[in-house]
Amino acid sequence: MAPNPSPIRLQTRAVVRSLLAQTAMQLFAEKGFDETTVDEVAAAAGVSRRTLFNYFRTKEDLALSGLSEQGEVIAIRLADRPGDEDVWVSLRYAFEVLDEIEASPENRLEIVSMLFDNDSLRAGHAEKQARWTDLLAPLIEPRLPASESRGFEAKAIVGAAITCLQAATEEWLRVRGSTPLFDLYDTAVAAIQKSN
Amino acid sequence: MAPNPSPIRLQTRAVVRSLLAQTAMQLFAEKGFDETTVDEVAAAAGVSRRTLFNYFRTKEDLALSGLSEQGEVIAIRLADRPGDEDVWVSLRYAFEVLDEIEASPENRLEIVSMLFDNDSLRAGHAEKQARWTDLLAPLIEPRLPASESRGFEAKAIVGAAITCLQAATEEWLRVRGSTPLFDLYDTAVAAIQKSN
DNA sequence: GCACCGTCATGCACTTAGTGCAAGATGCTT
DNA sequence: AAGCATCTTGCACTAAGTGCATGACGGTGC
Repeated sequence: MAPNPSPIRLQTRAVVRSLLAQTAMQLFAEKGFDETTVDEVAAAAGVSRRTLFNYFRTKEDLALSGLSEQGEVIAIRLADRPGDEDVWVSLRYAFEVLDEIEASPENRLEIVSMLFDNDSLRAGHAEKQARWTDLLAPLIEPRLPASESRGFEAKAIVGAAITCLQAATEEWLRVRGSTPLFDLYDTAVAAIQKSN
Repeated sequence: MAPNPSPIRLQTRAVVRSLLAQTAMQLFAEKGFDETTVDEVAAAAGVSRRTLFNYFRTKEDLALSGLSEQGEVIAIRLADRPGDEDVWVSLRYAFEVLDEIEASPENRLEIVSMLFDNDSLRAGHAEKQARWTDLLAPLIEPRLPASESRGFEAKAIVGAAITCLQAATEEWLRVRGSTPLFDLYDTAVAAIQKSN
């Protein structure tokens, strides 16, 4: 099949992919996701429609590909945390990389708005973030006390943390960014851990 | 617009809708979601394709409409719980209605499998369940200690509980139902609340 | 019975997302 | 220069979803 996809090929491919996604996001931000056709994106990027689908499986992917990469960056950060640190603390530090990655603060609100405006986009967004679980859970599993269900518990914890991040993002959007995202995140985490 | 959608009209409409969804699920279970076209569903149900889209916005909705209803049932159950009960306990009881609602145990595995097989279906499933938050959070909000962010905290808690349910479902699917769903749910909730 | 009314079902034409295929361009390797 | 794999593109096709206009159905008032 692909024993040697060649080192340089992969790199150019990644660059092109990134450029295409950028062009797409530009248009999506200008006209909205639903109002922008794939043909328009292809034209704006100067490639054929067919080629575009060679780089992205779906139109949705054009808007959400960044999330997968973010997941990988978070995983790298998480792996750097000391092994004896509380997992919730580690996760919070790892997530905070989002504050550094994401585009300028003004654009951020705009982008998040777009992601929440469209049904399937919002669903895809949630799904992609949920898939971060698969990347992060293996990293915190070894930190949990031994148990037959440790792997599953790790997934639950990571899933809950991501949910807090999502809830925080939703609230952050609601208040139009007037409260820092990670303040909201902390509130959410505190709420679910309160023994009540 | 619709000052009087008429009482009887709404009821027949709901019945037809339910019948259509049933027919669709039948086919989806037989041939798989992707391999079944909307035209086939329409034909099997004895209506035109156009009519089908009159009852369901998308093909996805045909498979996921049940989830919205489940959310409403859960909300009703939750409203019945005593007001001074621990919110996590209340939520668990409310969720347990799923064990009563859902189809025969054999079919359940099959249906859940189908929902997790397809990307957009899995995403839609997660989204619909996440929307349960909007129904359930207002019910538990008054039980939380007063605070400016109580509404948001309620959403975080409900969101986390739903995430535990989703994680449990995923694990339940992985082990092919060999462990009861709510045993897994309890493990997940315990994991995220452990102070570590 | 008959004309009037809103609602619903349907057919038709159309746009858009996404796929399979085959031909041609590109660029590296020997 | 020839050979090779990969990338791009056009073309034809399937399927989801929408807008519109027409006609069927069912009840109301006369």
